Amino acid sequence: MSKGAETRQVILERAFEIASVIGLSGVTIGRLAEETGLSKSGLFAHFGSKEALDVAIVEEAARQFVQEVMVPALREPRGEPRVRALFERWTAWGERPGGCFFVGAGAELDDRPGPSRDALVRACKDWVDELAKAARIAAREGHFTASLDPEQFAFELYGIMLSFHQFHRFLRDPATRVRAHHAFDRLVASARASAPALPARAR
Amino acid sequence: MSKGAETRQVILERAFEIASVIGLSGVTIGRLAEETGLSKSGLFAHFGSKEALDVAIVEEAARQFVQEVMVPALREPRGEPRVRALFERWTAWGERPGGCFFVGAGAELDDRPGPSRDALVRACKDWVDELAKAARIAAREGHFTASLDPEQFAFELYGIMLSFHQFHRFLRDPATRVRAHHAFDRLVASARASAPALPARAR
DNA sequence: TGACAAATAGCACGGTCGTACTATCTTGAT
DNA sequence: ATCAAGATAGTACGACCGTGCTATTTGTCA
Repeated sequence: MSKGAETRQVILERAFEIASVIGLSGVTIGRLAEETGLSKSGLFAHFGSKEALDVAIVEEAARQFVQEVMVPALREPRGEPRVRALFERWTAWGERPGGCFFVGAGAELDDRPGPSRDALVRACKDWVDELAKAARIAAREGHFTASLDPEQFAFELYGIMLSFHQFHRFLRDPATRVRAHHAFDRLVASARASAPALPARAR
Repeated sequence: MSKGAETRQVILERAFEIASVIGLSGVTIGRLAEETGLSKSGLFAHFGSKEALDVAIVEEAARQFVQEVMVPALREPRGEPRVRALFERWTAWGERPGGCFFVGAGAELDDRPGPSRDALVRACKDWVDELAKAARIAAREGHFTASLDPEQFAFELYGIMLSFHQFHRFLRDPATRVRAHHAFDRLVASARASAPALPARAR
């Protein structure tokens, strides 16, 4: 790796840490330069614009997420174990300092169109697809019911993860971990059941 | 209402709108002054500091939330209908321009201690408590199983709401509304069941 | 090792931020 | 109608933002 690419990587790792804690807009050129020991202009030259820096941070986040969550989980056996591993890895990722980068950045960018939002949406969609795919495989393997709606499963699993994040990082509820695991077990149990367990809607 | 309190209210309503869309830190004194037709200093005098303005915005958000979500839902009959009304009102609230203020602000402030974070946490906890209380009442009324854990119910319901927000506002998934309602129906159905439907954990 | 390219620093600019301080206008009670 | 109190405007300040331009240092390869 050339010298330039090397420092660029160092910059991005630090930028990702900061962005996880105080958000993407909290990553300022001046501050980042100070923390990496570079000059403002020296650092700036690596990216050319703040927008490009933001995109690079999102890509760095996606890279780390794949490496620390997806890859290890996909090494687990197909089916329910893999689904469980995805969940476990995700909650561990969400307990890093600053919490899950994507949760924070998602809230920050949801109304700000642009390349960084696009990159972030792409990463999140990939993640949702991965969850749905794992559920689909679990159904095919016979761990989950064949009538399972994998996208619906992913939607609800995502909700548990977001709730985990909210209660853990924001409300600082000490019961959060137990609650999240309980919710996950309930979700998996209902996915196992052969009947979809959806009686006629009340009212 | 005196003149001062009147303009203060006008300011806060506009500030709340902006904060819902671009976040609390997106509400700048200059911009807010421009949009309300006041001078920077004239506006500033109403609050004394940015921090105090932030707190006031959070309180305004809580006020509107109570008025538009809580109060109407609490007029519904006790039990499941009220739980359902809380959910319906909340999703409607989350479809306002900018989405749910509390979701955005929560992600923004989760690592920034201070009075605004405190105010926000208080409002969110009140909301969670309200959800749990409604579930507890539904159990007492016989709509839900007596063995229901109301706090767990609130945790999972909150997750559905957060997932709704994420898929709707950020990922712009057109199936979101259906997914959220489906998830809600499943949650309510399992709360109705007499058995807790929680088999021994796999693995 | 010398030369060319890449990487980094220095400096300046216009803009916006939050916040003082002071002056002017409005309101409301007497 | 008066006059203090309250509400609003004017202006200025230092800090930091992103970004351009020009040196200077450092790395790389013939």
